[in-house]
Amino acid sequence: MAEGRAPITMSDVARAAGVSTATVSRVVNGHYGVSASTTAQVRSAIERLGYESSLVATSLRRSRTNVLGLVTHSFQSYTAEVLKGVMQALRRSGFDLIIYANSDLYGTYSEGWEQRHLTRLSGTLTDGCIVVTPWGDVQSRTPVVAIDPARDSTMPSVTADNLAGATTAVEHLLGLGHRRIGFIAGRSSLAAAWSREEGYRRALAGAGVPIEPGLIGRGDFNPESAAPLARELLKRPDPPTAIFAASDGMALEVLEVAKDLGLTVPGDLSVIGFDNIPESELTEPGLTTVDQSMYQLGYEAARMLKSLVTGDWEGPRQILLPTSLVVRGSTAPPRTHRTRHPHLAAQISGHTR
Amino acid sequence: MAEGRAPITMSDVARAAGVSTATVSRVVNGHYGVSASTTAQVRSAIERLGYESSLVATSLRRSRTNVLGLVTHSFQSYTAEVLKGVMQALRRSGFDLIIYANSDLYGTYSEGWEQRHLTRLSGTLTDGCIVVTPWGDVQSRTPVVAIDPARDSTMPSVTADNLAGATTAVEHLLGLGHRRIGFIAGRSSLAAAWSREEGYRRALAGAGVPIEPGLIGRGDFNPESAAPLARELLKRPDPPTAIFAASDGMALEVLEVAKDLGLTVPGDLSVIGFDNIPESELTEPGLTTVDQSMYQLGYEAARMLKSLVTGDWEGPRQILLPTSLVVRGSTAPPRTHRTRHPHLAAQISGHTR
DNA sequence: CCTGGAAACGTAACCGATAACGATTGCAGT
DNA sequence: ACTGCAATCGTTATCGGTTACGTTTCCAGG
Repeated sequence: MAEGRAPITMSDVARAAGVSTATVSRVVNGHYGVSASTTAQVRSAIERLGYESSLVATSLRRSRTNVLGLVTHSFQSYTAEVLKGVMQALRRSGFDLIIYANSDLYGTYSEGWEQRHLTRLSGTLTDGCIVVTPWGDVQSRTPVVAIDPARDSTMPSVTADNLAGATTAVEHLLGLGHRRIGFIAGRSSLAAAWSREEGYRRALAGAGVPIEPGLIGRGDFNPESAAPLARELLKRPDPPTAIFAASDGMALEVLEVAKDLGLTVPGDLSVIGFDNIPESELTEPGLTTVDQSMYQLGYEAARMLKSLVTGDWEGPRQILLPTSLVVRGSTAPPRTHRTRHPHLAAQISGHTR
Repeated sequence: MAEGRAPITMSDVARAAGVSTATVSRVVNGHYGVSASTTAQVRSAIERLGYESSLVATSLRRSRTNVLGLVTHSFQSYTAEVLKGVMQALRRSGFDLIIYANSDLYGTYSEGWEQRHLTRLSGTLTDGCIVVTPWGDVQSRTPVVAIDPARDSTMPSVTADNLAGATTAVEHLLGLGHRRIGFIAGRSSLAAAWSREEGYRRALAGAGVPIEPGLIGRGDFNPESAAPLARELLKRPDPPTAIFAASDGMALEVLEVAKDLGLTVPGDLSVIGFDNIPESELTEPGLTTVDQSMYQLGYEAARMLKSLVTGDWEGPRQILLPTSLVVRGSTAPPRTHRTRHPHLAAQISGHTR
C-alpha cells in the first residue's frame, strides 16, 4: 500500500553491511570471491532492507538478463492463446517474460511498430524477442522469432501450415459433394490470409471446379466484417451450399446469419472455419474447423527463442506447424434437391436458444 | 532478420550530426535551446541511422517514462479479459504497457511474487503498476492499483461486488422455488471466493433456509476441480435441485457432469455460475450467471492508475463494480415431483452434440 | 566599439548496477 | 623473514541517456 517510499538501492545495502557495492553485487549474483562471513552480513542486510535488484540497471550493464520479450500491437483472443503457450514453454526455465504493447498513439497503427518496440526493448532489457504478426522483417541485436510473419519474411519464425489446412478444409467440403463453395477471406496484408485463400483456390482447381469471383467475400479476420458478406453470398440467386470462412470468428458470424435467414446448418448450408478457437466447440451445431493451435504457435516460438538465446538451437529456423481438420456438426453433404422451409428445418436441427 | 547488429545509440547520432549527445537529447525530447538548423541536422541523422531511444537508459535517469506496468502470476482467460480492458483504457493515452509475468521458478508460486516483481519494475521502468490478484499489500515508489486484492487490503483497488452478485444469484434460485441449493466454492485464499460464499450463506439465511454443509463443495476456481465435487453432490440420496458454482469455468463442468449422469438442465437441475465468460453464452442451454465484466475491471483499474500517476484522481481509492444477473436457459423452477427419466429428459431438451 | 544578456551548445556528473582491474590480506613453503 | 599465490574486497570505467552548469556565440543597445 505504501507509496512514495524511496527504493532501496545496492548502495543502501552496501552501506548497511559495511562493504562496497561490488561485494553486494557478487553476493547477489553468487560470484566467486566473498568470504562466508561477509556473505552472511550482506544477506542479512538485503533481508532487513528488503532489497530487490533493479531490472533496469542490471540490464543496462549486463548482457544476459534472463528476460524474454514479446511485442504485440493489439490484444485479442488470438494473442491470449499464444501467450498461454509462451508461458507454458517458459515454466521453470528461469526466463521471465515481458510483454510490450503500445497504446496506439496514432489511431490506426503506424507501420514499423515492431521495429520501434523491438529497438526500445532489445537494446538491453531482453535477451530475445517474439514478435506477433509483424508486417515486415526487423533488425535486432538479440534473437527474434516471429509468429505469423509477412509472406516473404526470412526471419526465424513459427507459422501454421495455412495452405495445407485450407486445402484440406475445402477438400472436405468437396468430398461431401459440395461444388458451389463460398469463401470469406481475411485481411489481405497478412500472410495467413493469402495462404488460406490460395488453399481454397488450389483445392477447387484440383477438383476441376471453376472459381467464381462472386463467391469470394473480402473480410478482414474481424468477426463483424463477415456478417454482411455472408448475407450477400446467401441472398444470391444461386447461393453456395457451403461457406469456408478464413477464421472461426468470421465462421461463427456466418452461423448467425444463416440462422437469421432461416437456413439450417448443416442441412441447408455447411460452414467450416479456421483456427479452432474454444468457442467453436460450444456452438450448436459444433463448428467444423481447421485446428492451428495458437497455443502451440506460442509454445514453439518460445521454445525456439529460448534455444536461440542460449545458442543451442539445432532445428530449422522456420517452423511450419501442421494443421488438422476437426469435423463437427456444421458440415454435411448438400441436399440433392435444395429446398428451403425454415419451419421444417428448425424441426430437424432441434431447438436453439 | 538481421541479428547481431549493434544498436544505434545517442552518441552515434551525435557523431553523425556533429553535435553533443546533450543536444540530441534536447531535440528528441523537444526541449528548449536548440536552433532550427541544428534541430534539422539532428533529425536527419536520427532518420538516417534509424535511431530509437532505449527505454532502459531513459527510465534510469528520468522520473516519468510514460509506461505503465502490470504484473501477474499466471496467464488465463481471466487475465486476458482484464488485459483487453486495460488496453482499451490506455488507447491514445500516451502510456504504453509493460506486462511482467514470471516463469514460476519454484514450481508453485512463492508468496511475495507481487512485491518482488513490482520492485524490479517500479524502481524506474514504470510510472505505476496494476497488480492482478495479489495475496497481500505491496509497497512501491509509484502508484499501484490492485485488481481483486486480498480481503483486508487497504491499497487502491478495483473489485467486483462479489457479495451482492452471489446473493442475487442465490436469490434468483430461491425465487424460482429452489430450497436445496448446492454450492461449489472457489479457492479460499482469495477474497473473491470468500465473498461469493458469504453471499450464498446470506441469501439462504435471508430466506430462512438452513445451510447444509453437505451441500458445499470445496473447489479452487479451476474447472477441473469442480467435476468430482459436482458428481458427489448429485449422487447424494437427497441431491440439490440447483447448484451455484463460484465461477463459470466450474459451472460448465457441472453441466458436463449433469449430462453424463443423464440429468437434464434445467429440467432436473438448475445451474448458475459467476463471471460471464464468453463461453457461457454458447453452451446449450446457455448458462445463467453473474456478470462481473473482467474487461471492466481492467478498464477501471487502468483509468484509475493513469489518474493516480498524473495526480488528478478525485474518486474513491477503492472501487466496487456492480455485478448483474444474466438469466439464460440453465435455470428454471424445480420439478414439483422430482422424477428422473434420462430418455424422457433428452427428448425435452433437444439433441446434443 | 564595448557591454550585457539571452540563446545555443558542450562538459561532466549522475541514475543503479556490473566487471575488469588493482590493491590488500592471509597463509603456506622455503 | 621473504617470496608467491590465492582469496578477498575496493576502485573505477562503463552501459545510454538526462540535466545542472559552464562556456561560447551572437545581437541589440548604449
